[in-house]
Amino acid sequence: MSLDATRPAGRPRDPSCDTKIIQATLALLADDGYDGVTMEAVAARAGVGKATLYRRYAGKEALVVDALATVTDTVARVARGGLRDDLVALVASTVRTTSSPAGRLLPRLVSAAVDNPSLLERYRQQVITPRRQRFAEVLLAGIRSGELRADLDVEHTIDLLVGPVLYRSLLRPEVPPLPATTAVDAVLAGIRTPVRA
Amino acid sequence: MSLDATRPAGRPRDPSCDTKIIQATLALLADDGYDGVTMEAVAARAGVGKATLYRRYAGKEALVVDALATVTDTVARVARGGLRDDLVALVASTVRTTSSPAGRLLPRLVSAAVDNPSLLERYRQQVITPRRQRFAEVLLAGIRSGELRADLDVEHTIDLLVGPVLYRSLLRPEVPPLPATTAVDAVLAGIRTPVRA
DNA sequence: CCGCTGCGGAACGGTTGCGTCTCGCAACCA
DNA sequence: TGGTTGCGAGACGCAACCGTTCCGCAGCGG
Repeated sequence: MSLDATRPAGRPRDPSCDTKIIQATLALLADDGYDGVTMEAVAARAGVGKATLYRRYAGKEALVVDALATVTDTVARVARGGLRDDLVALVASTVRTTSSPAGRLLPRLVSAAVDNPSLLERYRQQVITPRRQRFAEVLLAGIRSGELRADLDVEHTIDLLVGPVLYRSLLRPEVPPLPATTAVDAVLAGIRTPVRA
Repeated sequence: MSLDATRPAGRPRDPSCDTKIIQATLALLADDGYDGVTMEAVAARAGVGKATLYRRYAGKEALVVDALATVTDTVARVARGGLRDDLVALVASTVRTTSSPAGRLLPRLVSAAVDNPSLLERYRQQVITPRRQRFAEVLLAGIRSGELRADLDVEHTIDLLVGPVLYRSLLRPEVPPLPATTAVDAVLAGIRTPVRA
């Protein structure tokens, strides 16, 4: 009879090729940047023929976007140890991510996003947004418990916590990462001399 | 007699070529990134022959480094209006810089710095360090006046003030820049509910 | 005047990446 | 078994860029 709709005729595609291609793409993106992701280099690094690439992707951009969609960032669930401890854990996790494979993509995407916002957008969906969601949960809990100002702007506060860490990672790679406790305590307590000691 | 030591024989170099080359290089770097800076494109954009480029620079890297050395960031001198006002003025100036010609180089340099730290280093000398110096002066004055904690780590605090602003600029270009007053007030006062209202 | 050097323009050979195509073989279905 | 598709490998023509080198002319000193 006719072919199964989900099972076209002929030799099926080798699924291991897909993962090899994706891994090679991400590695090249981290190592050499977006312009370093060439179809030839991807094929060579994946041990795959160029025809196999073009059988799956229309071109470089489609390939990179698809590869980024597979990047996942496993944010260790916070142990609910109190507001400060939770925030320190999240910030420390962010610091750790900067040196992870996913984090090494970040500086490359910062530049690539100027020309092609869809790349950063995809990364945001996969990595940034979930992480910010965790921050938002902790901050909202802090507001509900009364530990944080009721009028706190959560999005701004997340930027205040995460921004300094990533700023150091991207623009001051020569200095050690900002300690998570320093960043959290400064934002919690402020830098002004307390009214009451 | 022999030639003047400062005046070699032959037709002198046209100084206007130097500026045209530098401007074309910076424009290409901002528009197309480091890989977009090709000697052919620079020559075309500057209206100059390639030989003129190679007469002045050994290659692309030397050209870009030299071009970055001419970038200057005119930080408006702070009017000494009190600690908070001074910090707000500096942060606002940083926000403004992100959309200036100098600031548009930043995302490109973030990526280029992974492979070639000397590029970011040069930019740091020209733009980042002078700006941080201004911040340090204001913060130190605040410590001396007693407004800020005596044990404040100035470098960390600068990161706390500048980091969120640049983080937004680089990674969240779709949202408006963080208002300077928000960033400054949060760092000054902290986000925790005040002990005394 | 001559000799030097800078200039724009353009060509050179070599390299690299693109996207397509063609092999010969492998895997799957009927 | 034959038909169909996937596979690695590699060649193709095309284009871009590299760094160098030539040209003919322009400006400057002697």
